[in-house]
Amino acid sequence: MRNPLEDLVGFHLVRTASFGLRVVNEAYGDLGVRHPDAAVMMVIEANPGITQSSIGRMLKIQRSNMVPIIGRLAERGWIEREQGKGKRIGISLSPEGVQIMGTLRAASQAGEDAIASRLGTEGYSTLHDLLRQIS
Amino acid sequence: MRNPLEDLVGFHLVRTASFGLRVVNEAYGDLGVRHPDAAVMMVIEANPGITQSSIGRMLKIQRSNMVPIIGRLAERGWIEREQGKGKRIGISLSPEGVQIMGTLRAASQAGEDAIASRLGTEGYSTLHDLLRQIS
DNA sequence: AAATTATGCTATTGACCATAACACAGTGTC
DNA sequence: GACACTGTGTTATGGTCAATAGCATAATTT
Repeated sequence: MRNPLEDLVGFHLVRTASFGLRVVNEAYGDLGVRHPDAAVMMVIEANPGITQSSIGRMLKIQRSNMVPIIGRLAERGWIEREQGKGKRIGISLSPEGVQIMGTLRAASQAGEDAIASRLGTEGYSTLHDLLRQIS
Repeated sequence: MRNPLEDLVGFHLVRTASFGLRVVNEAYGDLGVRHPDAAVMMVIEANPGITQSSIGRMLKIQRSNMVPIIGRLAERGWIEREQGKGKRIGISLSPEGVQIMGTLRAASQAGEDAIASRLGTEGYSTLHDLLRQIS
């Protein structure tokens, strides 16, 4: 029973990625958040007043795919939208949004820890460097 | 415009994974193959007579999700199914299947090369080691 | 003024993953 | 032999996410 894909970096790449995502998504518990939502929240937190399209560019999410994400976040009352010039709508965290960031950050940290615990601090850091070179 | 996810290994992980997949899927050209199909083909090649469930276990694909994959491959005439004991069905490559493996391997190699070219031989190899430690 | 670009949005499609349930065959164990 | 248990193939269904095409509007550039 040989697995010929063991030799391929690409194989392990999707494997580890989905492993990390599973850990993160589980860490959200019954909050009903998915990882794209959390990523968007983090970007908004770091760039208050950012526009929906800019978030998409940063995260490589299509404009059209941003719509339901932002819609969900607004529905939950985690973000606030303020009309800017023209069609621009500046997005920021609402007070509830600020509050939820603790949970979100903890979840993403759980994913990081799951990886780091299997690699050690040094391995984790080299992995980070290598992956950054690719993306 | 700061991207707070730059610091997260998990972020780069899904990024690089989807980058690699894109390269691979493009390399299939108009063959109409998807990467799970190619992965299944490689496993069958390395383990003739293997069962559909075993492939799923090896690749972490649910039994139920194996059905359409195997169905597609059979429809293309790339695999052959031979009735075994009970409900067991042994799967092997057909002559056409053997022939197509060249293209499939080339595609997966293209993905590997895309990564390796950004990392160098040494970086590629350390990345391989690190990822194997996780999965 | 006209063309171009940016933004937000709708709608649709397709890939992939996940769960539940069913039917059937074998392998035990009592 | 009757029984539970496990493995296999299958159907059905829903959810998440990515990708494409197209539309309307507004700002910017020429």
